[in-house]
Amino acid sequence: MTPRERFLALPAETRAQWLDPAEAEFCAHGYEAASLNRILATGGLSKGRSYHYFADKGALFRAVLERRLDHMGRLDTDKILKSQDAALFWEETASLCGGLAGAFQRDASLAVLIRVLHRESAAKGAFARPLAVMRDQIAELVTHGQGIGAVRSDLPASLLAELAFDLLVSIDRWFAGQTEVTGEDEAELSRRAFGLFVDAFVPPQG
Amino acid sequence: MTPRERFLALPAETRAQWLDPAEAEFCAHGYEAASLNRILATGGLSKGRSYHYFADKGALFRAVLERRLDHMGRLDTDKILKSQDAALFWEETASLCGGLAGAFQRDASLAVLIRVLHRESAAKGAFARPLAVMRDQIAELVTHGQGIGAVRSDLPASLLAELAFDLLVSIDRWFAGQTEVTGEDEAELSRRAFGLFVDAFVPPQG
DNA sequence: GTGCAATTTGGACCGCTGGTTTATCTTTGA
DNA sequence: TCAAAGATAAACCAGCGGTCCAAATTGCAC
Repeated sequence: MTPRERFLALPAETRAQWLDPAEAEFCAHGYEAASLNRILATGGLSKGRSYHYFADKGALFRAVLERRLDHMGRLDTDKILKSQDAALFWEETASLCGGLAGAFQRDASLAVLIRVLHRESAAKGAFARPLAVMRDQIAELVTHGQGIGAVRSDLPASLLAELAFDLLVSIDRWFAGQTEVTGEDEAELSRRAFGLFVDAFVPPQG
Repeated sequence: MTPRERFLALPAETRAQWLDPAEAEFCAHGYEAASLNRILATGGLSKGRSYHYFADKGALFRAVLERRLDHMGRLDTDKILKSQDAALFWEETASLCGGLAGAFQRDASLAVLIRVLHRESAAKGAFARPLAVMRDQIAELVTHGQGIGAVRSDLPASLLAELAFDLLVSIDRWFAGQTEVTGEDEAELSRRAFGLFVDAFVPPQG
């Protein structure tokens, strides 16, 4: 039995004894600056038990993130991949982005953890595989968009995918950093920000 | 005499005894993962001397970065700020970006250090003031661009400045990660990538 | 040249980190 | 009943950035 399996076999309540203080610590300090010893002290847990359940700090971070992601539904890229014209493609893309933004607003901890994940390369290492999957998904969307003329084809899909992801993260980060935006303003602003996003990726001069 | 002044008073040759191994370490491992002890061991330097010249690890990183930046000429934003029509604005902006790209190609260590700086939040902390200055400069450029109609005005300048910076960094990172681009291809690709950058920031539907 | 004062230097030391190991306690099953 | 297996607690490790102080060196007044 691997440490991971041992942990997943525990009742949810017991798992929460680990994940709750860990999540609080990771949200408060990020990944690197989070102290494993502090998590253990907070939760009244011992180090031996910790390494019985988690191979290392990264495994604990992964467990925290996975619990949050389970709350969020899977990303539904099917509709986008089935779209056959540019208008529909961007409409469905807007819908997906809106869904993501909604999930972030509903679950502040998830948003913080995702931002930690994007900011810290060490955290990325701990979550490398799921991130690679998402990267591939985005590249798939971009390639499909290029195929139906919704996305510019003068640049390689890998570059566009990278830029799309980073641009969305940047937009998210800016909104997260704004303290005094009212609800209406924010909705209108994010609509326009998505417009900028689209402008960057539609075929030029069209 | 502050530690920093003491260090700057040293002959350049002596300073290099500190900055060379430090730069090698920071380039190889980034900021956080760089080991001060390893730098000292490599350079045959003592810890007491180190804290005599540098208040902390961040000060050493700053010194390394500043030496590199001195090799690079100051960013010349004047021409952009003097431009009075959109075409000239973007022409001058392209020229400035091209100059930056050239500096990065000429000085690989500078490029790596700048990427470390952007990637690691702790490194940003060590270089907070110069970064804030640059942020302000970009915001100034964006605001001027909005004033002459070269940049979209449907989004706040602070958001546009943030996005512009992150987008340029993303583009740089993608090119840095490509191993097998030939010279011509790269020039053409980066020209088109700058086109994407422009498309995102020019006024929409124009 | 001499002796004192100030600066410079080396390295032992500190609290802390994530991670390992070991020895004890608990449970289980024949 | 008793041994094998599993779970737990805590001592321990090397390395980290950073502090401190005593010794060595330097510079300067006489």
